Amino acid sequence: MTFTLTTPLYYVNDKPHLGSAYTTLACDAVARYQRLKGEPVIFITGCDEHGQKIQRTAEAAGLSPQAHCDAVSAQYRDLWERWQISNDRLIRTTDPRHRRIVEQFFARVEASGDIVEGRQQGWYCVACEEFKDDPHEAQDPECPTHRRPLEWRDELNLFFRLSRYQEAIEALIAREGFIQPASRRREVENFVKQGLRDFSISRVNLPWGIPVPGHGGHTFYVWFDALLGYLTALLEPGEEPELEAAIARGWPASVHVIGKDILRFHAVYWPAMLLSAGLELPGKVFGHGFLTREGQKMGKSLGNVLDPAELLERCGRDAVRWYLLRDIPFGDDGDFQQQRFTDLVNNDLANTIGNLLNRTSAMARRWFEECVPPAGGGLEPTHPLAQAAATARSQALNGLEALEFRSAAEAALQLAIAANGYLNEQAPWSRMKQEGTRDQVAADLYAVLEAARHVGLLLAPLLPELSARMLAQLGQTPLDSGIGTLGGANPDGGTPDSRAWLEQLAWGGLVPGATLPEPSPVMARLELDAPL
RNA sequence: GGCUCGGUAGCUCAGCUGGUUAGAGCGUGGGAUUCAUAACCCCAAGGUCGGGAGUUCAAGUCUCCCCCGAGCCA
Repeated sequence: MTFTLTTPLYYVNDKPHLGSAYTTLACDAVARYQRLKGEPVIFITGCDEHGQKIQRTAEAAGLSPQAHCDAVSAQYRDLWERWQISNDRLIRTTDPRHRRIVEQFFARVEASGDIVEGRQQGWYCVACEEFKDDPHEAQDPECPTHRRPLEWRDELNLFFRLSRYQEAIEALIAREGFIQPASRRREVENFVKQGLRDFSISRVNLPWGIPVPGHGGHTFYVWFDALLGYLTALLEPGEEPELEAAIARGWPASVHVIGKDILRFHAVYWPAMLLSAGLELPGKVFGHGFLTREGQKMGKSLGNVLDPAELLERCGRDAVRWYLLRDIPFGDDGDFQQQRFTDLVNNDLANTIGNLLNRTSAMARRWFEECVPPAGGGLEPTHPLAQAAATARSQALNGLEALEFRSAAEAALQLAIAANGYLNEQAPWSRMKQEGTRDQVAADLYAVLEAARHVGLLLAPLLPELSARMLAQLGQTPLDSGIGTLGGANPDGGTPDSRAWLEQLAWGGLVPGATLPEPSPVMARLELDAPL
């Protein structure tokens, strides 16, 4: 079965921020992991491009909404390319095909009797694009989050009859593992327990949106538009926009990865909509935490926004991926600290992992004719490093399976630490000064090189580039965890290389006598001359 | 106002159903070493486990109250 995973469709009101990059990065690691396992993957990301806020932003900039969306979504596309994100799709809700899918989906929901007209009046925040039901502020109320004046609205809208799905949703969120991390489940449970209320799915007088068929003057409101992008995205490029066809490509999604702020919409509203349309439900919804910076919320007013493009430019992909995936428990809030960032990257990647490979390769080349030394006892499955590698493998796989990147990263790192420790214990450089120790030295170096190979393999989903450099340095063929062809899916999933990943994670894969390329540091230390 | 999740060494965090001297990494200090990217390896210092009360033979771990932070719903 196809492993479909999604990032949210990012709202193109403004240029991409670090939070979006964080989500996308995490999904990228999952997608690569699944491909390496040999699963067919559809990794979906995209842009949500409708709504009043976008219309107004565009107007303020003197652009047409479409021109504005084109410009901002191009920034997203560009950013993901530069981060080497392996997304198979980048769906835009302004894609003409999306409109057709929305119409078909809506027809199904309407046929289920789940669309009703209702009147909605109250104070409305354009920035939130939401009604604020705050009764005790009658005079010139402000939006509490945006501190902007609210507008009085009194409209006839279409509503989705969410209330009919009370029991189904209760059953769904009670399902073990549907909402992750589990710590956020209670919040949703309480929300549902209060009784689900119908929610409005359309707006009037909002030209920048998809018109609701048969209801002149109405356009779809965000959730009945953006969420459906996950379905549209399943279509092959150029394929006719038929809902059935899209579904057949890879629905249901295995996991929606989102920020914790939109958990409710993905865990409650979206499943109910799917049920109404007669579609299957996603396997899980993972709401990750937010990033702060040096203990403070990132925001324009504080002027402390970390631009993902600049971060990448100055620090490189491996460094940023490592820090975000290795140090921040996925699901919890995290704090970006520059000192810690450079400390971790330099310690873990340059000193521990990079230097391990460098020192070992140098010794092997010097004393064994630039080749992988004869394995001898280094091949034994009981070898301490063979056992450490087996432990690391299972911890890394478990971690990746559960989206616990921290644990997966830690596993690889621990193996490198074990290998460094082993080298120091055995001290082959001392042995080489004695007689009759050559076989022992060969076996020790073989085992350490083999451990380094495992580190490289385990790092493949997390740090594809460092992984490739490590494997190349060991004379191995690098893995391909990315997409086969740009924008297109592999008909049968993984590549020949990737199919072998799990098999390669067996002790003894390194061939004695194979030539070792001249070593050069696989990971440079990060020296930031100025604050980020 | 109701609810959820946190508050454990300078920093980031582990501590499962309560049970020996509360752990890891980073940072700091010291030692050892020279194969290596001044890297690696070893050792040490440092914590009244947010505060208070209670349950218990025994609480970081359970109960109640309070304080602080993040968030959800009103």
